[in-house]
Order: sequence, then structure tokens, then C-alpha cells
Amino acid sequence: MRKLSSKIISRALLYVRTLDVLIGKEKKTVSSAELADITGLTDVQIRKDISSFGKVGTPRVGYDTGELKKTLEDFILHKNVIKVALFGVGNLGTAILKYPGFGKQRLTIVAAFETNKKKIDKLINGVRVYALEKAPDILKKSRVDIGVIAVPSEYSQDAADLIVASGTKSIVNFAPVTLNVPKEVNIRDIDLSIEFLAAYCYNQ
Amino acid sequence: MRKLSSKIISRALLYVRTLDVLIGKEKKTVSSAELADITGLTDVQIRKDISSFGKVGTPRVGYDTGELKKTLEDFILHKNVIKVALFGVGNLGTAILKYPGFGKQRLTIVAAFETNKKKIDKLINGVRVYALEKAPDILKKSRVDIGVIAVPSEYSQDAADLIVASGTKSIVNFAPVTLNVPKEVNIRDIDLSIEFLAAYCYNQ
DNA sequence: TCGTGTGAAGTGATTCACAGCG
DNA sequence: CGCTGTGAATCACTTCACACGA
Repeated sequence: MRKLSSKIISRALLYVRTLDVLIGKEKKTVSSAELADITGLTDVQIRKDISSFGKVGTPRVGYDTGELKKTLEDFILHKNVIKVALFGVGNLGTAILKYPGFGKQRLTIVAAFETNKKKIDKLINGVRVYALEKAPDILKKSRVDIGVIAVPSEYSQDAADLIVASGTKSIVNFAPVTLNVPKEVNIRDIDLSIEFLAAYCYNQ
Repeated sequence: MRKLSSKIISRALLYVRTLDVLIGKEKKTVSSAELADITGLTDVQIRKDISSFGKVGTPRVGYDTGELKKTLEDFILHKNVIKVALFGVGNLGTAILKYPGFGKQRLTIVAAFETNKKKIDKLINGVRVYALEKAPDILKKSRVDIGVIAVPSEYSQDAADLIVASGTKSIVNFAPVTLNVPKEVNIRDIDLSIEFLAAYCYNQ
């Protein structure tokens, strides 16, 4: 199996999200043109993407919504539960803990880590907040798939080091800092300032 | 002037962020190789990007940090203050209001809108929270550059409609929904579930 | 005929290789 | 030399055009 590009993966996840809505509406089949209409992409691109996961469409009918969703999820996720560990329970971290969308997408936050004593040992939306020092132990026990960094910039590299040391190979970084990690670790940077400005600049 | 791609813009903003740090450290000049080392990109790409904004480097010395930052900012931002209006003051919206990074990047949140009466008229981090119904009036008065959608999915299209009606041409959307807007409006979607899963999938 | 699947063509982005300049 | 700037080549992605199957 060849490595899928980051772009195809993001679109595939968008298809899964869309199919989820359609399935909720009891829609049994969907054409690439309908998916294109909902997602804002083109029908050809959607067919091309889907074909790279193995063919599942029926000419003149389209795709079976449930089957397509399962095909995509199985192909790109491989497992039923993706475990997340969160570093930093400030405003953004708390927002992530309370984010309602994760359940549907097989995502579970298994632990959060903080240095602020007032927050340690609290339970937020069912997730336990631990002292940062407990991270190595806890990460060793429950192998997590993704480490999320929502700590202040000064501590973001420390958080990254903890995540890397635990063997986790994927990081989502909200700190406006470029982190140093081994090349086998994948980082997805989300710098809110850059995202906002990029949205604006693109139209200038 | 030709239209810059979204990718170049994001990288340029990353250079600005990096230059900001270097300037804070009193560094006067920087080479493309150093920038490459800090940002994780290649030196050639950085030179190519910079050259598309007009040449400013000196052979054997590199770029003047202050001058380069100014060139990039002036070229892509065009103005000194980028105004943001926020829709939704839930967990994520509050995190955005309290996000410390905006000041440095010429971003200012000028108003927030909510339906929850308990939050209306409050001041969060210096930003006034208004009833959603006030949005058309307020947006008309203070022309904002970016509308940020952090409301529950069900109301995200309504928020988008208000933003579009006000004449704002850039939207950052955190709701896991594909919004319908005229083609001259640029939307940047940030679906946390998709971002998290994409970070994970890319390594599988 | 309608909608899928896909090789081929086209477009856009990145990397290479090297010219130019202090 | 060391570092920038850039045409040329390569690579990646998207769109086109059309074959095929129910």
C-alpha cells in the first residue's frame, strides 16, 4: 500500500464526516456529485480519492453510504479508538476537553496534564487531569496515538519531548513555536494567529 | 501583482513569526539556512518564497531581520490592524478571546456575539460580548476583516450568513460543517476532529 | 443514459543546479 | 569562497475526456 498524501487523508476524513450526517438522515446511497455539492469539492476529485481506497461505487446508483464510510474509516484509521493525551488545561485545553465532536469520530481523550495545582486531579468532562510529572508513567501504561500540545509556548518543547519519549508518533501543536522532534514523528501545527491571518490574506 | 497561493501565505506568516522571535533576541541578520533550521523548511524554498515578495537579501550576509519582517507584513497584510469578530462564546470562543498571541500579529478582536443571556454584555479580556441580534448593526459600523465561527454546528450557517451580509470576505470556521457562502468569500475550516485524526492517519 | 473509474493532459509546487555578487 | 536569486527540471496534484457497466 502506498503512502497517502496528507491532502487525501483530510478529504477522506471530510467524506466520513459528511457520510455520518447522511447516514443520520437515513440516506442509503449517495453520488459523487451529491458529495461534491455538500463538501464544495468536485465530483471527479471525490471519485479519484475514493478509488484510491478500493472501489465501492455502483454505476447509476452511487455509493452505499454505510459501506463507503466503513471502507474509508477502516482504510485510514485501522482501529476503533484513537487515544489522545492532552498537555495543558488552560482555556484552549479546556475547550478541547469539552469539545463535543470527538465521540463520533472514534477519538477519546484518555488523560490531560497540567502544572497548575488547582486543576490537578479534577475531572473535566470525564477526563482526569494529572500533574505533568505523572505523564511518563501514564503514557507508558496507556499507549496513546496522539499528543496534543496546548501549553504556553515556553513549555511546548518540554511537552513535545515527553510525547516523543513515550513513543507516540503524532502531535498536534497549538503553540506558536516550531518544535524539534525526530523525523518519524508527525507534527500538525495549528497557530491560531497564522490561521486567522491566512484566511484574511488570501483574499487581499 | 499575481495572486499568492495559500501555502506561500502561510509560510510567509511563519517567517514573520520567526523573525519576531529573532528580533526579540536582537539578531540583526539571518540567512535562509538559519531560517530553514528554525522552521523545518528548506533554505531554497525560503529564498524562493522571499523572492516572490521582492528581493531584500544581501549575499554573504543574509536578510536584515527587521527589514524582511516589514517587507513580508506589508506585502501580505497591507494594513496595521486586522479586525476580527467572533461568533460564539462557548469554551472554544472564550479560549480564542483569551488567546495571548493575537496582539503581536496585528490582530484585534473587536466584538463577540452570543445567544446565551448570561454572557451577553460581559467583557471578556477586554472584548464586549453582544447579543447575536446586534451583529448586523455592529458589523456595519466597524468593518471587520475576519469573521470567526465558534458556535454549535446547527447555528454555523446562520453565523456565516451574518458575516457574509456584513461584507466581510474572510471566515474561519471551527464548526464541523461545510458552509454555503458566495465564492468571493474565503473560508478556512478547522475541524478539530479532522485535524487530530489527520495527524494520526498520516503516520499509519 | 447516468454515474463510476481511470489513463492522459494540464497545472501548480518543490527541488535542482548554477549564475551572480560582495 | 558564502549566500542570494532564479530558470529548468522534477514531482505532486487536479482536471479532462472518455471507457465501461447496470
